[in-house]
Amino acid sequence: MNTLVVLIGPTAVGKTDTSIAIAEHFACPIISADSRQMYRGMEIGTAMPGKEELERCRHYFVGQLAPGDYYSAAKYEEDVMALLKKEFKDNPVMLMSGGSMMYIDAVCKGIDDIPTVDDETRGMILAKYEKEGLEQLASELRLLDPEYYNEADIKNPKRVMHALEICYMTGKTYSSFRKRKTKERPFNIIKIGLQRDREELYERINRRVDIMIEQGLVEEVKKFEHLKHHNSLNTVGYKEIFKYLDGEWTLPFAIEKIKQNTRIYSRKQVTWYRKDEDIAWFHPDNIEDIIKYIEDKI
RNA sequence: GGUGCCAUAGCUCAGUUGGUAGAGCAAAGGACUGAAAAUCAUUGUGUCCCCGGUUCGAUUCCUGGUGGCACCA
Repeated sequence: MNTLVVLIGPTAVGKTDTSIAIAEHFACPIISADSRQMYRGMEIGTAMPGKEELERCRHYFVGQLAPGDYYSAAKYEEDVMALLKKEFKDNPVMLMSGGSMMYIDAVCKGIDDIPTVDDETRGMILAKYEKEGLEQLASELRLLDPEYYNEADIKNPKRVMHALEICYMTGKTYSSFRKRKTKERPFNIIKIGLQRDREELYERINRRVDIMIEQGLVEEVKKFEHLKHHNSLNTVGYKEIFKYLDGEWTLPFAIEKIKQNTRIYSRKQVTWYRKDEDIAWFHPDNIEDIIKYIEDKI
């Protein structure tokens, strides 16, 4: 049976280097699972694999979207599943690597078949939220979909808005689509987690941010200033520099905030991973152990 | 040197008409099904600067000290 190796770990742990070592060993391409490296031009701020790395291994889902393009975990699931079907014919082992937890779960476990919200509905609900406020939307959700209302994170505008979007657009309840059933995949999945001591990871994060600045992060962010309202630019490393460019923050302060927000992000990733018992954990330095582990499991 | 103001959580500060304290941020844990590097929610954290006085009781009032800031010399 074909095998999908999934390489995960918090930001800055060393996934890129490890993924290339694994991909070269198995002579397979890399499927990036990073919701921000998908966007063109965000090389420095997202620590996108460099030119040399991209030449060493074929990468999918890196730098292919424009900042305003719509994308989602569900789309990612669809795209990756189609890609795997094709690639498995030549490569019995494939590698997926990245830090976007929900994208990875969408591929490994599947995501429910919920209709994609059209722009009109989306705009309508957003306007409603801005005009009437969250509480109003929440009480409307209680009427339209009491089942979801009872378990939903009612204080989270994104959750409430999305549920309402589905109710409005389909005329059915959001919960009627939300089955949360794990899909069976026609391939084996081996999950490898990379970890380091927190202190070590934080040092790497701080250092990496300093390097980004040296490489010209500020210049890179300037190119996107007119697009900063797009979600793709609501990203650690960009949102802080925007505040500097606006004159709201000094550059040193913005740099500190990037480091801090990156540390927070790494912790959120770790929180997500903790509940996934399928992950085998390694230190990135132990690449031989990782490859041996994979080969034993294939 | 003089005068005034200030000293409380890791940081910025609020507060207690005297009964040993609380916000924001940070931190740590958590949630997560079509925007996820997003978004949301939970929880602590104290010699209340030091010595003494008044008081049943002082972080709070008073004397003195130390440090900081401002103004005047």
